[in-house]
Amino acid sequence: MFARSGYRGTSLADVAARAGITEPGLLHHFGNKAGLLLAVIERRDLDSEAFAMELLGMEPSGRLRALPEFARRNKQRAGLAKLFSVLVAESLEPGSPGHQHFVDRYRSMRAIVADNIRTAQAAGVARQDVDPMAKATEILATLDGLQTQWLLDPDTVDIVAAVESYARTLERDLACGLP
Amino acid sequence: MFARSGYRGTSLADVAARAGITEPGLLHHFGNKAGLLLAVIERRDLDSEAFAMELLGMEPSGRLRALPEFARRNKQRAGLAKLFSVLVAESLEPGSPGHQHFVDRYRSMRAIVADNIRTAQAAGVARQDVDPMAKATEILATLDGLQTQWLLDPDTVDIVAAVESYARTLERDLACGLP
DNA sequence: GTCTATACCGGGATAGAC
DNA sequence: GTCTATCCCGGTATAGAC
Repeated sequence: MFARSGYRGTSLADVAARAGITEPGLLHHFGNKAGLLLAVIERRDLDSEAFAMELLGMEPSGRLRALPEFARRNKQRAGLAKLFSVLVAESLEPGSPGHQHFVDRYRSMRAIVADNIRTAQAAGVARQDVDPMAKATEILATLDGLQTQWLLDPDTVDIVAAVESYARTLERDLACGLP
Repeated sequence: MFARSGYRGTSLADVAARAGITEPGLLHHFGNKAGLLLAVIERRDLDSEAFAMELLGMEPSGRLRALPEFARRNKQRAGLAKLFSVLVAESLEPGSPGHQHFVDRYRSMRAIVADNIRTAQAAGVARQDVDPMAKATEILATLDGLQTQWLLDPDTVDIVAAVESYARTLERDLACGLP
């Protein structure tokens, strides 16, 4: 419900009704509305961390090929994907309930992706002249942006095809151009 | 104010106070709150259309180099940039006040960028084996995503440097690899 | 075109019984 | 742990005077 209507657009009464309890019953568990939001964010993060772990367990060479699989999975969970996009936008303003959380999260995601790139460079399978942090920022940006366009207009944007296409772009972009 | 707090998070009273009039005075001009939103969106679009016109007036070869200039301009108008990000996220759900507007807008932006790529291909200055529409989707996605990361954490993400870096990526990506 | 006054609803949250 | 009842605020919008 946060994904569909945003944090502000969702009322405790709606959530309580859908959960089959009353409003005070809901507040008994989460204290207040912000507490509910944080609980929802934590649950979503569990999901994405599970994927990160899975990814780090793979061989570095296979990680790029895992991107479309990531997209396919997200497509099945459009609600969670939308939740993330909506909450990030609602958290852009400093001081909003989830702001610091998403700031930290992006810093950490950039660091993880940058590390992956450094590893690939050290192994000699990625060009030396790319700045790992800049490329990490760019990769996350593209994946986020593709997701937004897909969520906005799913009939026009095929998210799996788009991510597959971008994975090929990345392969050309990062690969050592040995003649 | 819509940029900072979103559509739902902004009250007519706040806007009226800031405008130096009363709430009914405000409604007299825009009918209702949704009318105010549409007026704001139209104003923002005027700005971005002015840029699009400027861009189309340039030689195709210079358009890629104009990207950082676009970023520099957006940096000076962080409010407008944030407005766009926030409103798009608030419009992801079909049926929301601005949904159709942003669906149409993205379709049109993708078409314009794809046309640019086709022109470059016809002129022989871009690789033939890139799908113009897929690449257009990817380019818009990256620019949007970079903007989001910058808005969320402006001290960590340098939007101008990031877009400059991406423009170089694009140049390598699109350029004909003549040996 | 702007105001005052007001209607009316829905929001989050609390008190206290069971 | 869940309920009923209630509080109080802030929201959009309208009526009607000036």
